[in-house]
Amino acid sequence: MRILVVEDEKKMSGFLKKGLQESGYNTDVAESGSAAETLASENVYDLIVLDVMLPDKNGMDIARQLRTDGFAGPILMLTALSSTKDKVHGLDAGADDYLTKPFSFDELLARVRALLRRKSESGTESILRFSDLEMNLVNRQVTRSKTPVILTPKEFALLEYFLRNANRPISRVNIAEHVWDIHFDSESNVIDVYVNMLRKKIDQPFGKKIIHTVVGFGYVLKEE
Amino acid sequence: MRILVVEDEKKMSGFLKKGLQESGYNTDVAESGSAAETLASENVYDLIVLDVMLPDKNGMDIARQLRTDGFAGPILMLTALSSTKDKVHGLDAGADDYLTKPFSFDELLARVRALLRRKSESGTESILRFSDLEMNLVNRQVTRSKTPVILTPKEFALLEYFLRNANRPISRVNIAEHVWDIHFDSESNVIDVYVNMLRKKIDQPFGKKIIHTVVGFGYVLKEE
DNA sequence: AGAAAGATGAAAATAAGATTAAAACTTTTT
DNA sequence: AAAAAGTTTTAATCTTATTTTCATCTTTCT
Repeated sequence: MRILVVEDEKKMSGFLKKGLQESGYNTDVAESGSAAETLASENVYDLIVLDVMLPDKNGMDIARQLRTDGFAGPILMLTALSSTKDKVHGLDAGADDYLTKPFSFDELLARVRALLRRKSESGTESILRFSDLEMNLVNRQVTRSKTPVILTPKEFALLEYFLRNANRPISRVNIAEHVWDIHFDSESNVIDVYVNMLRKKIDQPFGKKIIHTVVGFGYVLKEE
Repeated sequence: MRILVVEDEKKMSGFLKKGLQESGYNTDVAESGSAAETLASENVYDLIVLDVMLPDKNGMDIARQLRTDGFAGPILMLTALSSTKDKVHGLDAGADDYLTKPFSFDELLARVRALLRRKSESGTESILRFSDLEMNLVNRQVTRSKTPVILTPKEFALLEYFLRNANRPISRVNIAEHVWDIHFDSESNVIDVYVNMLRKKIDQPFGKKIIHTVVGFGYVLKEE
């Protein structure tokens, strides 16, 4: 999952970036409206967090611009005071939700999750499940048949991608793009190495394999 | 049993009044510090629930005033964020226990019961426990396997947050928000430093580690 | 059987966290 | 009001964990 944060205050953007990354979102920051437009044209974002107060343009205009540029995903707007006018205008301009400053990070995360969920309509809440495997996105806990499994950040991100695409074969290129964020041929076998590590942690100790190889293509998460 | 709720926000006071009455407590509401003093001089309350954020006076002063006016019963203070300063000052000012907003009504009720019980039998207090670690919120004493541990206010607040989230990994951003009350990126490693100090005080001397690192995320309080 | 694709183990590179000491604040004491 | 003591924060350095690369072994497919 890739998120663009449009925010000029360094402290705030850094905070959001750090927090969103802790929660497993690949996060970019744009410090101005124009920078946001450039980034959005170069990358595919799943969600945009947009501050209405920006130096060059105002947030409403940016939201509108992003929409006409073809960004169809959810926009979460950060408004300064809880001015109803702002909210209404923001929603008119194409925002999907808004949050009033100051807010707690938990609040923001809840909104982000809700918006992403609404779009994809897939994952329940903050817990992904497959067979006897559970992944709690909020506190990063993973269990297989109730037994906790300790994963590193990359392993976690990879498994999350598997879970979001359960029963659907996923290609190496796809994994490279979504989990590693590399958009070119890398000549590397990191993915294979990581799949191997995941298998050691979530398959081998439990007997039942759920990560299967699709030769010539990639992998699938499925039963048997 | 008669309870006085001192709270200016109508929604909150209404909620508390309704809930406490459902639990069998005769409840009055004062919307300001002065109203509280008047009511307290006219009636005998068994307990006072006091919000620190009030329009006319601050909660600490009211608590002090109530005490000098002769109110000897328990005072349960509601603090906005878990600012340690507030807690300490509140307890100094004569409060018997505090609760951090937002809280669940059950939590409040539990505290109310505990405070009223304590008065009658002078027994139970609010204590957080994990493994052989005990934290007494009221007199701010911490022990590990019966051995007292001296903590500074920040250390105490951090450990309290750990205890309230035992067995659940907590992220750095979460700790920053709930313990330091900072909602922006600080580029600082205070949290790491404090975790280190806590470890030196509550883990190292006792051999058994309970504060564990979750790389790329934060920390967990758990056994092993 | 031979070639291509994938699995595995271990070393090298990099990133994240732990630790220390000193500076900057706060609070308490004189 | 100044000094002292204690607490919190910063910053530099050391340690450990994670990520990536690379060489080798195993499986799959023709």
